Amino acid sequence: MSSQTLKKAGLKVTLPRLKVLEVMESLVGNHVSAEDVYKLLLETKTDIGLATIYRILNQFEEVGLLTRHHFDGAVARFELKSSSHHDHMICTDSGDIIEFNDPVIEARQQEIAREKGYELLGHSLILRVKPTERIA
Amino acid sequence: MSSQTLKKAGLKVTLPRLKVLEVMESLVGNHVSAEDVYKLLLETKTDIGLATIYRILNQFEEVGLLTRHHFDGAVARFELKSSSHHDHMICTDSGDIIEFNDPVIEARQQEIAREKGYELLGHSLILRVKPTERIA
DNA sequence: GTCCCTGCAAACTTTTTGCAACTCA
DNA sequence: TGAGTTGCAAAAAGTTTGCAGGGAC
Repeated sequence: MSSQTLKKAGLKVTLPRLKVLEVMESLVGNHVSAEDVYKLLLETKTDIGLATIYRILNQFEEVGLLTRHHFDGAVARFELKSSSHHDHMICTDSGDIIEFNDPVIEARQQEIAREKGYELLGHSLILRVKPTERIA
Repeated sequence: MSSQTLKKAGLKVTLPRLKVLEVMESLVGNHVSAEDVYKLLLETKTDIGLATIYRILNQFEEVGLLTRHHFDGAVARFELKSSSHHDHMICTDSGDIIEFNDPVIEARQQEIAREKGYELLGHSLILRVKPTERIA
């Protein structure tokens, strides 16, 4: 039940928050913008103000329910925080986003930070790719 | 001479472009926003419109003269493209940006893309770090 | 009943664009 | 001269905020 998730996160259970959480749960593996969430909810005849969606997404991020990405730089995209960490690969042809996780890279990042006298708090890794040419 | 750089890049040599290029050259290793460039030029009594700076920075990026970064997601920051590729580490305490290059990570990225059937076009890697606690 | 939440509209920030005037080659 | 460039102001795009009314507990 989504309302349990909200309570555990210390957020009052309200209809808008429940609806936004439901949409995000139904989109695991996707990366949506505030506008996307707004439109998806409208399709369900749930008219929640865009400003409210922004507020809710920010709150969800604050309590660690979801992750914010800046794949391009313009719009922010959100994704429900899953148990397993991963990075992203974006296909410049199709716009597809492929998730991956590489222990070697994760380990090196820790070492690099340590070598420079820092502690690693987090990171953002995005690969821009295109499908391999399959000879004509 | 900066005008040679512009000509080689196929850009007409104009005063605004020369001035922007000079500022960027004097800031190698820094990462500045369009607004930063605008203000730096004003300090030199060179009043170039902010819109023009945006246009020039975009053109410079198109011809490969500089790289655009989205460290936070809000403002875009630019850096003259140096001969050596590197990634960035941002200190959340001081805002300092440390550059680094790691062959192991670079190699793994290539492999990951290949494994998934893609060709690596580019990447963006940003580590968020804080200084290691030195016991009180 | 109280405090937090939501909706709306307006404000804000960063970046782009239309158009007339200007400049480089 | 004439195509490309600049400046200004207005427009876009994405996000935040103030405030009055509404909802959760």
